[in-house]
Amino acid sequence: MALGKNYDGQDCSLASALEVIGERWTLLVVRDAMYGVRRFGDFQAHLDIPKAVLSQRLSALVAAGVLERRRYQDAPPRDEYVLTPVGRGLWIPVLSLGAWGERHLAANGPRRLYHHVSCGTRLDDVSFCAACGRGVPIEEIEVRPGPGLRDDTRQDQVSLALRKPHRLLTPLLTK
Amino acid sequence: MALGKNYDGQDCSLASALEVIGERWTLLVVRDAMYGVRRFGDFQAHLDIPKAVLSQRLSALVAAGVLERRRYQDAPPRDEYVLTPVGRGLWIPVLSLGAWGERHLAANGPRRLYHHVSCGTRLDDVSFCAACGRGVPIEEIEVRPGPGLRDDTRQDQVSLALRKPHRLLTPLLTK
DNA sequence: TACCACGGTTCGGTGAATGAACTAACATGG
DNA sequence: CCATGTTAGTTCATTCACCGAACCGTGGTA
Repeated sequence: MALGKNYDGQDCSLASALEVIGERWTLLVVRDAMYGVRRFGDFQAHLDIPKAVLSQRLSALVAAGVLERRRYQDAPPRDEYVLTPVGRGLWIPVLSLGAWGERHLAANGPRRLYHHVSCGTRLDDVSFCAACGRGVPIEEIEVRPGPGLRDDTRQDQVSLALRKPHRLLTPLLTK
Repeated sequence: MALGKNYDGQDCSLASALEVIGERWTLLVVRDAMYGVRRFGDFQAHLDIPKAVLSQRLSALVAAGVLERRRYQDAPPRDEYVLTPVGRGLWIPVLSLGAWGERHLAANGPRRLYHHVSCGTRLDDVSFCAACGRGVPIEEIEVRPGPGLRDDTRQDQVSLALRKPHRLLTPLLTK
């Protein structure tokens, strides 16, 4: 919890949002889900997060309605975590925050570029497609590696898969 | 620090951004600065944050180049904290995250509305003015109380001042 | 039957957040 | 000249969250 329980007084929607996604690791979990990560082990490998913390975060996000836990095989029983429409609504905050980090904190230019799949145009910081003249929802976007992306770190399967052009939300194949 | 020091491996601009603004309270401090809060005591009264934490957060934001510490009187020596251009660049993330919280977590409709000062038009979730056909920077925006704003909580001077229409970034008068 | 993969939970140690008390510099009122 | 108040912190003991390592349970696979 980002602000303790006794929080009613703040009367601020940003604070309410931070109650849900303001904890350490939480927004990175959401971003990974946007990239197509769905399985416990993949989140863990990519984020290098303690399992206990990941477990708590996934449960909290499910409870908040950001993720949905879904059985995808029965023997052995395995669940995957996928973004709900509420969770997909975090696309603009995630994108714009990443763009801010890129602009002010990155050295070698953007690490990832986002393109509108239907026309190929690169999107701006708020997911606007200049060619189509409209904001593009997360379902219509492809990530591509940018000039700032390094390939000498993070050799796990998830990171490798994410270095190829990839449509957002489509499940990652790590096998 | 949101992710520990040994963080180089993440190779992700969102994670870099969270290193700066991902800690508990930090983004709320930035938002208050956008509303025109500048003085230590005003941040503290409005956020109800332990002084030690506020002190640490302000120093960290100054070190990160998000805030600037500026002497505004000499006897007694008093400093104020104001957003730098880098800090003002966080406007869209702050706005869109608040809008997400409003839409998915608020009960009585929006608590605050943002209007373009030059034409009076209400802005959307990414600070776009439909009348002018362009994104509006934080310098040209006025906050107004919305239907979801409650006036029965938070009776401190800062909260009271923020319940009136107010141009963003202009210093708050709590006296 | 032994071993392995996956998805967790449990546990002890460490560091950060918390609230209360204290400090320091200066102003103001009597 | 002294007492009190204001502002902006710091210090400190307690509580809480994060961390990494070890362990557990279910169900394949050799």
